[in-house]
Amino acid sequence: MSLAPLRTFADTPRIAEFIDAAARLIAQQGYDRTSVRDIARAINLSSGTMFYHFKTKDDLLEAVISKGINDGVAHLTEAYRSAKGGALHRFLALITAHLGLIHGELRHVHRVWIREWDRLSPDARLRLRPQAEQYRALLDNLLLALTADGHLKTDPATARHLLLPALNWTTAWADLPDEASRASLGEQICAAILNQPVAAFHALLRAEADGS
Amino acid sequence: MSLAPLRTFADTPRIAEFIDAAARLIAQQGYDRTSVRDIARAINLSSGTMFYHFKTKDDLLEAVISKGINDGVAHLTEAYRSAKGGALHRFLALITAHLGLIHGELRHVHRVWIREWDRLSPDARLRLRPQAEQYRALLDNLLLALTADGHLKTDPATARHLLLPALNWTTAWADLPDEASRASLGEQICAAILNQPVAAFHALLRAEADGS
DNA sequence: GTCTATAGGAGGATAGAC
DNA sequence: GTCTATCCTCCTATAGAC
Repeated sequence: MSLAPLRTFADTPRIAEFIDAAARLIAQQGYDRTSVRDIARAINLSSGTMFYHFKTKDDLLEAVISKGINDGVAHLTEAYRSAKGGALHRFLALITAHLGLIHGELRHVHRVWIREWDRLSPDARLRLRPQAEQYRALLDNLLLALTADGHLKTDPATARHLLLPALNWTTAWADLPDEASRASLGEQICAAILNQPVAAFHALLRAEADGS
Repeated sequence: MSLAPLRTFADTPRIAEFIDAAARLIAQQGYDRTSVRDIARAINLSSGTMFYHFKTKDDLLEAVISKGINDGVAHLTEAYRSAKGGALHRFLALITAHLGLIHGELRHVHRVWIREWDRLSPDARLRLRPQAEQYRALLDNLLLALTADGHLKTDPATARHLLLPALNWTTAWADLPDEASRASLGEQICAAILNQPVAAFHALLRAEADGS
């Protein structure tokens, strides 16, 4: 059975501009406080123009969140795919990539996804949920591998329920402008999930590298 | 140096009614989508009446969040104070109480606090922040005790950064209508923070009880 | 495709009667 | 204290010119 092709939404450069401007403003102010006029003005267009490209303001929100999900899954899949080494190394790479997603260039679309998800219509949520689930599956694979290697002793599903909200909430207390600061916090978080001091986590990484 | 007395906001029964109705509606729909007319109608009053009791709609939001913080801190302080046994038992009691806060009768005010905090004016945030910090201090004490007892091996601050968002996010995926279901998830989460299977966490609890 | 102009409605807040 | 009536602003969305 083949899947229907995903709607990409960014069919034209103009549409991509609207999605981008909307993501920035909605991430900052919230959906309800961001008017169509605000968004159009940000790219030097007038509000009527938006309704030529999108049927409603809600459709624009769906397009922003769809981009947030697709770009996010692509970012993490790429990090997962290209990570070298064993489960522990891939775990650290994925967590660091997730921090990069939240604090890097994709941060606006990601934030809109997280903050405004439940403002979507039920229909829109149904359309987007399968894409969002890929995100979870990636992490679950890795947590199972950590269990198999004896590093994760607790229930993987509960570990995921600790991890994802904690990562997404880092925007509230951590400023991570560069790759180095993300890698550093990534190590702290990986160590915390394994209930180890950071130094011990480093030792585990070395041991994994030597053993493989 | 003595602190100024805290504004309680619920100075009259009518004000308490407004706070209660606002909490329910805002928790459900969000602040921006909840009109003053909605809130007043919920307690069979007209919208003008709200502006007799509160200067602005924003003041009402501040009152709701202030109640969320005060009731929440009181709830957790009481749970902490009355918990029996060692650090592990008090940890479980506090986590379970937190789940009770989020899923029980105080859930509406708590949810408004978490979801609408950054819609407060900077002034209001400054006023309320000291109260919110008490919340954190309570948990930090406990995590330090767990470190002293050798159960928590990772940095306590990072453990808190895992724990609090995860607890608050449980509303998105867990339905915990009664005390038993909260106690059960509480054990899972405590075990996950210590990176132990639930059965091993039970064994640690028994060992602590026997040793004291 | 983009603009201007505007319809049509909802929102926060105020005034004054009771 | 509460109500009704209303002001004024802002919003989404549409119509029609260019």
